[in-house]
Amino acid sequence: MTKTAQTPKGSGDRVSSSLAQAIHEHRLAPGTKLGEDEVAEIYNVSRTIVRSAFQSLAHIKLIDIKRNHGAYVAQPSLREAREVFEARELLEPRTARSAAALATQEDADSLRRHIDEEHKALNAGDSGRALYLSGSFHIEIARIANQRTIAEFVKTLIARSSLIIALYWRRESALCESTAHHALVDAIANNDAERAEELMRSHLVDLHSALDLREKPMPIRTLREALAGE
Amino acid sequence: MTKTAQTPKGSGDRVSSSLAQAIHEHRLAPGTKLGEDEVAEIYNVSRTIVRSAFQSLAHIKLIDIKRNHGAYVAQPSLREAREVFEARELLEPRTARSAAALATQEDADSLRRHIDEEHKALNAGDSGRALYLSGSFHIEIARIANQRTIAEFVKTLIARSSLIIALYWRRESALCESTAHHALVDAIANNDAERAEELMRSHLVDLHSALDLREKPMPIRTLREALAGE
DNA sequence: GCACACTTTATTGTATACAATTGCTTTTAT
DNA sequence: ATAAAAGCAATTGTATACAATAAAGTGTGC
Repeated sequence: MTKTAQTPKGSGDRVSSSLAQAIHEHRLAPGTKLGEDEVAEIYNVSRTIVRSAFQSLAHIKLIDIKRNHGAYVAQPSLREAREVFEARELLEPRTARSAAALATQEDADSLRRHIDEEHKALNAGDSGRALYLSGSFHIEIARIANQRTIAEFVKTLIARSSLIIALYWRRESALCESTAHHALVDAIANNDAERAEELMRSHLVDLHSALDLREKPMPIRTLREALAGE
Repeated sequence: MTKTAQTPKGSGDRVSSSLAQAIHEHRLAPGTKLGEDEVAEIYNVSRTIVRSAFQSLAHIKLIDIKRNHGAYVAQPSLREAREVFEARELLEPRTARSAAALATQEDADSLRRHIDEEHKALNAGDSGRALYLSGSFHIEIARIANQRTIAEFVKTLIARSSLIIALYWRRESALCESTAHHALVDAIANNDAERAEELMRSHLVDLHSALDLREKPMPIRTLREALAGE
């Protein structure tokens, strides 16, 4: 009755999450074409499953399905990038506040474990995985806030953020400075809602400003795309 | 190039939107089982299409797909209902503010047309359609706000609101009082962002309080369900 | 008569086969 | 030689066939 296994575990979920994680960790670059047969062969499933997975990924905007043309890892536009971060700045501070108000010792420990993992990945030179874990840190906060609906939104926003970072990150700026995450955990552990909210807000603003959302209107991949227009 | 036809128009979208509208208009009650063959026959398509449509509807929580059991029109729990309205109260006032800041004459006209349609449906006794239009009024505001990402969230929240209203509406309270919508349009037409935000907030609070979110933990449909537990 | 086990049936999950659309290559005519 | 058009190859969209799972109905034993 009190089982946490709320997951029905669909079958195509395996390929779906695997692809999602690959995108998250920047192993699949924006614009990469995902052929159905190709993916089907890799995972040893039929195209039926792959299509189902693609549909899920398309819904959270991780890939673009162009009818009769195929699925491509999404390339969020500048506008989309701005919108995603504006949405995050609207939702997540509130989420952090609720999380701080509700957090138990166990929750705080869970967050600290996340940060540790992040450190380890970073020290191991696996910046892709570090980025992924950095995202799941935010998702964990939303989970603690006990607002599943908003948490779901945050989840998709963070997934898209990963693509945005892949496209628009200014490499000169430090992105994964975990000081912000540390401070956030402390505030949450102390049930300091006000401070958690403010820390999250400033953290997101920092993240937002570490992106270059001015120029580079479209990362061109092929000549064809350059001439076809968006 | 400047085409607004952003819609790829998938094929199963027809059945998906048709089902969505039926749920929206309360022609399909929460808990109703949707058999794949049954739906496939109705729309003269294969189960492949139906499954694809079901997946879309499940993603926006309009239906629940229980593995190996089938698809059912969702029955939002009390908790879910609260969460949905809390999310709306977080997102929509901000959306209304942006909409008011950006609205053109054309936008205002569009909103007024929506209200007119709503009135007509109500006078024609088609309360289901009136409810549907009432929802699309909110979506239209999100569209005007020019925040597609948030608009998408609002869209799903409103779809779920329709189910919530079906389950928890206190019939004694007036729901579709369009005075609120009228005032909102006026504020938006006058580009009064502050007022639009506040009107939206109070409108949502009114809506929220027109629901009975205290008792009635589970609307029982069959004896079996009553005994099986959630 | 009741309970338990087995069989049967209906429904969903997955794979494959077929149809349609797209982009590319080749051919042909100017 | 170039450009247009027709055919070709490849990929996606859809339908159908098969497999697996779960529910329900049936029969037997106590």
